[in-house]
Amino acid sequence: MNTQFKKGVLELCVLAQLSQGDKYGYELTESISEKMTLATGTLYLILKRLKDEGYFETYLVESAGGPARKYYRISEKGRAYYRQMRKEWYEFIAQVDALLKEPENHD
Amino acid sequence: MNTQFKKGVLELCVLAQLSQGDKYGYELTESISEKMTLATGTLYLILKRLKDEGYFETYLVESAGGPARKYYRISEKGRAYYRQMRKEWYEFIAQVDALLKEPENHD
DNA sequence: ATTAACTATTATTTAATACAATATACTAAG
DNA sequence: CTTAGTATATTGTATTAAATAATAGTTAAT
Repeated sequence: MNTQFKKGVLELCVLAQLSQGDKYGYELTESISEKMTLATGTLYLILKRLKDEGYFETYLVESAGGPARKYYRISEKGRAYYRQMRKEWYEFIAQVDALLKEPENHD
Repeated sequence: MNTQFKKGVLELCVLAQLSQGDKYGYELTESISEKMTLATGTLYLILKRLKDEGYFETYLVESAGGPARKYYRISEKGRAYYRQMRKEWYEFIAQVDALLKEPENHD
């Protein structure tokens, strides 16, 4: 799949997933991987960045079959950022649509 | 606007515009700028790259009020690439939608 | 012991856009 | 004539996010 399309959008997807409830990094990688190809280490940098900016808090929970899971919980600031970013996303794809669907653009 | 969202998509927009008829670089910048913010020099590198890959041919036409305009004409290869890329784009945004709209994701 | 599955982290590379400067041609204003 | 402004193309550098790939720790199974 087109790697470039994901720029900025993975961040949006992470925010969306965490707005639905706390998740740990590996779990996020798995759930987003169901919808698009995703390299294993990719999400951790996004998570770190968003946490550093105050959009998430984290806590550790012991795991039965591996190292402790680091859960991410979205903050109010994170929710506001998510709403804003989601709005921008939908506006953006509408504009792209307008460019792709201009007249004479048969097929 | 979110710069990252444009990654890969500007290329798609250029292909879409040229699939509707020949245009010169400045003209493309103007028409795409109507839908999204776009720095002045940005498109030229995209145009050069796509031309180098055989998706466009170019020709010069004298201009009344400035340097000669370099027109870009899409090739058959370019049209095929455009169809493929447009397909990937719509599949991609559908997958993103699926992630944003999963249950419990109220607002 | 070894392997495999689960989980986290991080250094390096790659690719596309933003930014900003340069250059050219022409027109209009002073 | 000179200067400013608009139209047009080109290119070097900076920024940023994802891919790649390597490292490492924990537990269970062979």
